[in-house]
Amino acid sequence: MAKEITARADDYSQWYNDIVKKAGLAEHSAVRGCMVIKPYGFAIWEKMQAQLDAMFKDTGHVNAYFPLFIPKSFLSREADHVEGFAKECAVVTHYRLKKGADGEGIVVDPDAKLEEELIVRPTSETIIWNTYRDWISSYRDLPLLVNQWANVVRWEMRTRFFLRTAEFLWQEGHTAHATKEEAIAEAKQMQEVYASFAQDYMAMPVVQGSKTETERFAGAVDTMTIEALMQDGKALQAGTSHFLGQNFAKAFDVKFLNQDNKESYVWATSWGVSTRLIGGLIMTHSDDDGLVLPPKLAPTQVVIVPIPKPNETIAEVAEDIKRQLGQLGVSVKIDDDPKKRPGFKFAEYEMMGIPVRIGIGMRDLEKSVVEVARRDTKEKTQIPLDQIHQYIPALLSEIQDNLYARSLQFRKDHWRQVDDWDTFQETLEEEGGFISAHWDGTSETEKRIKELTKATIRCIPNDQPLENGSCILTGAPSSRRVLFAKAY
RNA sequence: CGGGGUGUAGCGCAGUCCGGUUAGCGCACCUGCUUUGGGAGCAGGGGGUCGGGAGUUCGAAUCUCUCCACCCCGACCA
Repeated sequence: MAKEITARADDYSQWYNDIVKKAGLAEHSAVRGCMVIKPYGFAIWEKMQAQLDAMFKDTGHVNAYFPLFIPKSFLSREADHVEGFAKECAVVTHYRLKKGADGEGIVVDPDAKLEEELIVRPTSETIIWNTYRDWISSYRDLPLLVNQWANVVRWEMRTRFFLRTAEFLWQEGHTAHATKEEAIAEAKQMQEVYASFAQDYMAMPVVQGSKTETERFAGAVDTMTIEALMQDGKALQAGTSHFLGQNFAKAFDVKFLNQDNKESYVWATSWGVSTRLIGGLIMTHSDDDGLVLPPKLAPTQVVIVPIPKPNETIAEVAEDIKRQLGQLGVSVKIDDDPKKRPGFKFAEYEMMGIPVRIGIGMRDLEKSVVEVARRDTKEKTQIPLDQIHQYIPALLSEIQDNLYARSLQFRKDHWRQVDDWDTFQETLEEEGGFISAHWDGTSETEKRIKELTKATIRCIPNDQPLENGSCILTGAPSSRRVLFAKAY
C-alpha cells in the first residue's frame, strides 16, 4: 500500500517517526537538528496556542516580545543558570559576510567581529530581568505578568521530532511579584493551568509535582512539573513552572519600594510549554493506523467523503451537513476530489487522525442515513440525516472523553507501588511505567539509581501523602514516596 | 560527542562485495479511457549532480580519501 507505518510493537521509535512524516506533521530540514513543521503539524500547534493563550489571558497575563539575542555577559550573571545552559548555546560572533578571496563563494568577514558575542536565547530569563529592572521601581508596578511566544535554541546532540530539536517553539511566562508567597502561588497556578490544558484539551493525564534538586531548572528554587506517561512506558515532562525566588532579581538588581518605603528584591516565576506537547499528543493517543487527535485540538474535526464520486444529490447533502455543523462550531472538510477513491481517503484521514468521518453514498441516502466512523475506536454507525446535528457534537465530546479515559486507564495499568529493589529493577526493565517508591532524599542515591536503571525521579507528586518507609536502594529512612520512570 | 548503520527519481528500494552498454523496479506524478461502499485497472508518458568534493583508472553508483546529512544505541538535555 502507499503508506504503511511500522507497528508500535515492532519498533516504537520508527512508529513515531512514521506518524510524524506520514501524517504530514513535520520533516527534517537541511539544518542539523532542526525540523520543518508542516502546515498540518503547525495547525495543531495553533490550536494549542489559541487555547493556552486564552488561559493565560484569563489569569491576568499579557503578551510581549523580547530579543532573540542575549549578550554573553547576561547569561553568566546567575551562576547556576549559566552552568545549566552553557553546553548547548549557539553563539553569534560576526555580523557580516563578504566574497571569498578567490572571488567565489562567501566567507565571514573577519573585520566584522562583534565586540561582545551574542547568545541565541536558550530561554529568556536574563534579557527579561535586565529589562524588568527598568520597569519596576514600586510595589505599584507589581505584579508584572508577562508571557512571550517565541522560538529558542538549545544545541542538542541528539534530536527527535518535536520531543527534542535544536530550535523549538514555545511560550515562556515571566512574572515579578512583591512577595514570596505570591510568586509561589503564581507558579502553582500556572502548573494548574498546564495540567488543565493537558487533561481537558490534549486528553492526556498528567501528574503534578515538584522536581528534585538534580532535575530542577538551572536558577530555580523550585521547579514544578506536569509529567505524562507515553505508550511505551516512558515519561514525558510536558510543562514546567518555576519559582525563581530572588535569584534573578539579585543577579539583575531588580528592587522595588514597598508601602513603607523600604527597598527589597522582587520575587520571580517563569513557566513554559513547547512544541514538545505535540510529541506527547502523538505518543499518548495514536495507534498503528496513524495519528489520533482529540477533537478539541484537531484542525479538522469531521471529514465528509462522498461515495462514489460526487453527484448533485450527495454534494447537496454534504454541504447541508457542513453548514449545520459549522453553525455549531464544528470544523468540517468535504473531500470531493474525484481523482481519489473512497478507500484511499478513508486510510488517509485515519492517518491524519481526524476524529470523525462521514461517508455519504446513494445507498445511504435512499434510507436517509449517513455512515459515521469514529477514529478512536474505528466503529461505524448509520445515523439518520435529521439527527446528525445532534449526534456529531455529542460524538466529538464522547471521543474526547474516551481518549482521556483510555489514557488514564493505561497510566493506572502502568503505575506500580514498589518496595524492594529487585522488583524495582524488573518493573523498569520489563514494563516501564511510573514507579512509586521511597527515596532517601539524597542526590547521590538519585544518581546511583539512574546509573543502575536509567530511571530518574520524575517528580515528588503534589498529592503524595507522607508515609514512613525506607529508601528503595539504600534502605535509609524516607518520609514520602516519589515517582520514578525512564524518561524522554 | 563515542559506537553501529544508511544515503541511488517526490517516497520506498535493487544494483556496490568482484569497476565496463543507454542506472533499474514498486508507489506517487502527467495524458486518455474504464472505474468508484476500505488504499482501482489498462495503455501511453515525464522525471536522476547515484549525498557533496577530491583522487585512482582508458572507464566509477561501484575502489580510496574527505566532508555533510539522517537513523539506531549510549552520554547530555525541555
